[in-house]
Amino acid sequence: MAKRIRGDNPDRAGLIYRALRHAIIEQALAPGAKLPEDAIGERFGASRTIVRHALGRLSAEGLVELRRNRGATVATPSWEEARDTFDVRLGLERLVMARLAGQIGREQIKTLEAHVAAEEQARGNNEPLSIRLATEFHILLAEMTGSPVLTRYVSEVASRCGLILALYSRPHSSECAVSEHRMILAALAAGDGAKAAAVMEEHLDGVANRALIVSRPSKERDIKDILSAYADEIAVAEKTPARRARKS
Amino acid sequence: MAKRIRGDNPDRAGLIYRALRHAIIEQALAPGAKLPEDAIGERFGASRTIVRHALGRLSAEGLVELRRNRGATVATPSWEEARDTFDVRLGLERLVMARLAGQIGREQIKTLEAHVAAEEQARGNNEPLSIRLATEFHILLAEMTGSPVLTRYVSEVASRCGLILALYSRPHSSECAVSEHRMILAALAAGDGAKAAAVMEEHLDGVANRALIVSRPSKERDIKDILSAYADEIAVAEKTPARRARKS
DNA sequence: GGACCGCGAATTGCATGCACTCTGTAGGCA
DNA sequence: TGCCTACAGAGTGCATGCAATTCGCGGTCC
Repeated sequence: MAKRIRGDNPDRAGLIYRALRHAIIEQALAPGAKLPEDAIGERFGASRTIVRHALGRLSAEGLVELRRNRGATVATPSWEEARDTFDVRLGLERLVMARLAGQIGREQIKTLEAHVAAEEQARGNNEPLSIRLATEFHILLAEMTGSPVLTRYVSEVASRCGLILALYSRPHSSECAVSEHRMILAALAAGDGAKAAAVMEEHLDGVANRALIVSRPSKERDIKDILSAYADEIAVAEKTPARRARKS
Repeated sequence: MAKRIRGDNPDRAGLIYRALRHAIIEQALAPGAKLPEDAIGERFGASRTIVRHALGRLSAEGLVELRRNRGATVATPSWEEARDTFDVRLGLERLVMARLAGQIGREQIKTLEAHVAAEEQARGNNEPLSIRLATEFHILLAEMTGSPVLTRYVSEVASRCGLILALYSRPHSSECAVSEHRMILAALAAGDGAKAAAVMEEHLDGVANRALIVSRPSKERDIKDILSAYADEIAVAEKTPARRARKS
């Protein structure tokens, strides 16, 4: 490993946390991907202790699943969880808009405009970056409310939504996001809080619908549903693991 | 230590986490109290590793402050943070009310009534329990939305509010909370979502005001403000630690 | 020929030890 | 006498080793 004297780098756990987080949001790590402590630790020159800490934080935010003795994987939210996340997100972002309504400053508008410009530029060129910037636009808005709590929550649900899009939406579905971001920004700059909120609502609804409604009956859920319909015909070994179903 | 064979207890970290959490909410651990890994680990028969994990989770939720090489203490939110927390809480609980409005069931109403009865009974007799139950009433409401995300967030801000009350309010200020809980419950049972939301708003505003407005200019903040007014008279050693101010 | 069982590799769960940082205190120097 | 420094105690930061669990795989029994 990188042989650094103790205390060289003051927060490696946070570093790894951020790295994994970005990788997940940018969909470089697909939902369901395994995250072995050893491998990650080796890659970042840290011991498992520290990696475990980072994974713990990610798990608390719902970005990774942490099953006992089975290791960590990138989370694969169920359809209900996905719906729920989008729903809460809508509520939170409404709060953001309400707070920002009258009191957003010139400087802040400029920062946001610069961000949207960056989004525009990344679109098409750099798909992963584009996805991350779209997420970060919302986080930036939350930060401007000056509320750390709100910022944290928006940041969490927005990240989770990135994950969900990777699972349930087809690629390139974030195409029109930039223009919607522009509209929100315009409404805010004009001081029209109500309109900003309305546009935001439409924006999030749009993203959610494009993602969720399209491909609801897919993969795992289908299997489970189908099987549950046959459950009473089988009516055996309800809770035992499959491989030992008939044991003893 | 309790000499249990490895793997006996499947989640001691979570256990310690809950224990500390309850202790903080019930104000058995006052804001600012030190939380040494050694002592806690010894008390629960676990090693520092596991205690550290629990403290990490608490820190992520804002119940504990974790300063590098200086150990963990029960958080002491600033006045601004307190205000912010209450503000976000109001927004979140409005979401809860909106969701619960039309679709709360008989069974759920009964559960809530039982809870309020327990609150009533604890009032006066068992102050710490009473405080915790009041917090848990709100968490229970959030759970009934069926949204894990919303539940988690409400649970966090509500806990933090418990902490804040310990810091900024005078004792016994939660006296009328029970009756307000009853009113919310009545409105919900009647299916009147709008009224429930209004009562909830009043309730939270009431709690916040009783706590925050009373003792705004107190203790630490005052000291800082006063000193900052004298800062330019001193105008020396701005950023260096005091004890080495004149070194080398 | 097919299903069950037990073994081993891989991987996590946790305790412990050593290194490092911080703080309080006593001693030395001007 | 007053200030700085050096030291020591306490307590955290992290790596590592060992125990435990899980899962895949080949052998064995029916």
